[in-house]
Amino acid sequence: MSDSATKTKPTRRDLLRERLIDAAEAAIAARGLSGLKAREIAAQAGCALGAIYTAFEDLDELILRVNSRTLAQLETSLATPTEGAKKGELARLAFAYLRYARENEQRWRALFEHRLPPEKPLPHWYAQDRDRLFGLLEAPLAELLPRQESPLRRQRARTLFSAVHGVVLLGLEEKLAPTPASTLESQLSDFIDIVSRGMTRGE
Amino acid sequence: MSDSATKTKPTRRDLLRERLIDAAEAAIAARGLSGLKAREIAAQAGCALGAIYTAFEDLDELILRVNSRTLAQLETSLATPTEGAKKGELARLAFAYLRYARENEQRWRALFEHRLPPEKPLPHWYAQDRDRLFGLLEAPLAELLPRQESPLRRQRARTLFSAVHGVVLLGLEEKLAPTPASTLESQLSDFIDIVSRGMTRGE
DNA sequence: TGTACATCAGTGAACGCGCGTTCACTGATGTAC
DNA sequence: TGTACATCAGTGAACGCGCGTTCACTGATGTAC
Repeated sequence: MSDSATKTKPTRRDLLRERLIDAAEAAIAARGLSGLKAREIAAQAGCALGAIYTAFEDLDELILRVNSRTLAQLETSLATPTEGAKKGELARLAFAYLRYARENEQRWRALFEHRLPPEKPLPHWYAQDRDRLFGLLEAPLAELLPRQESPLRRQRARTLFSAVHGVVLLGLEEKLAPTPASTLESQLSDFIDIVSRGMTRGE
Repeated sequence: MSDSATKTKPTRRDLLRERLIDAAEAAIAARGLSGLKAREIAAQAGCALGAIYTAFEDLDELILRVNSRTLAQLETSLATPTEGAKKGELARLAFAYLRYARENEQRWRALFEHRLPPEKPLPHWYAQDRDRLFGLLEAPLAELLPRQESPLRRQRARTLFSAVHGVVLLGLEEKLAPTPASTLESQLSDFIDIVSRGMTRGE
């Protein structure tokens, strides 16, 4: 009865769910999305295998819960101003993204690797988390694309995110060529310069 | 004894290999990389399950053979001039890439989804195929970055490819938001405009 | 051209493992009196 | 406060399936004479 008033009391069930998400998060961080195993999660969370299915629909839901946390973490990382403010806001965001991806590679990968079976729709709560993150990315475009062009601004935020994501993804994966850390940074820097010039120069 | 002289005669083994690659290619195109099954390939190629392992080291090698073909196909698609020459060479390449990805989605995905176990090195012949493709992409940057800056040109070619890849990837996947075909095209077009402006405007 | 034998490509049943999900059951929690 | 009972969260053995790879064998091919 200590904390019954303000915060809604966490159910036994809620606690189990949390332990399971913690366990799944740790497993993904350690061994990647494909290293996630129901038995291991249960063991780590200190419950029976079947308990997973009393707390979640299936593993997909559990993964989405982990990914939701990752989105929140990423959001925080992107929102936190960096000490060495180099160039513009765009550069800051791009490098913060690279940094997050590097330091949380498996968790970050899981965000993109996980795919729901086509018949299952993406839950609303997850779509909301995702969209909230992108709201944040639109801000730096505001002065270039005034309020009236809001839909274009949203679209361009996604475009630029995708482009930066591509550079980071293929750079870390070394799918195109061996890419040392410094090369990737210079690629990203070069890229941001080009894009910044291209955007400030009027249509 | 009809074609013994000029072309090196295709061995029984070579024919088996070809049939297996054909079968694997068809399976990937139809059901994606994760839909590739040894038994299905053997059945389709009209041989026993074990025959796969007389022709290839393992499935990974077979997949790389398919991916090698895909790279060659992609190279052809990118090298072929488009009828409606809209803007610059960069735009042409980007849209050709989008087109290839759309029309051969599973094959194209396999190129990036497949990962070798970390202890196995990427075969040289595959790295060569890959690098040959990128040689092609450097050409349009030649006038902007003269011969002396060749290493920077190579790096920038990879950067721009990665960026375009990101836009296409997340656009087709609809990972960020529902993205109708026309939106993706306008994103790509917008992006190419920005980058073109940013690159022609001097350092 | 015909026969005997060696080689080896190709066979496919069996191995070995992994793994998500279910369901009949149990034991802890909470309610009623 | 104490007892009897109902509920249901949590259990874990078992199910059901999938699948890459191996290996003892076989039958076709080619060679020698």
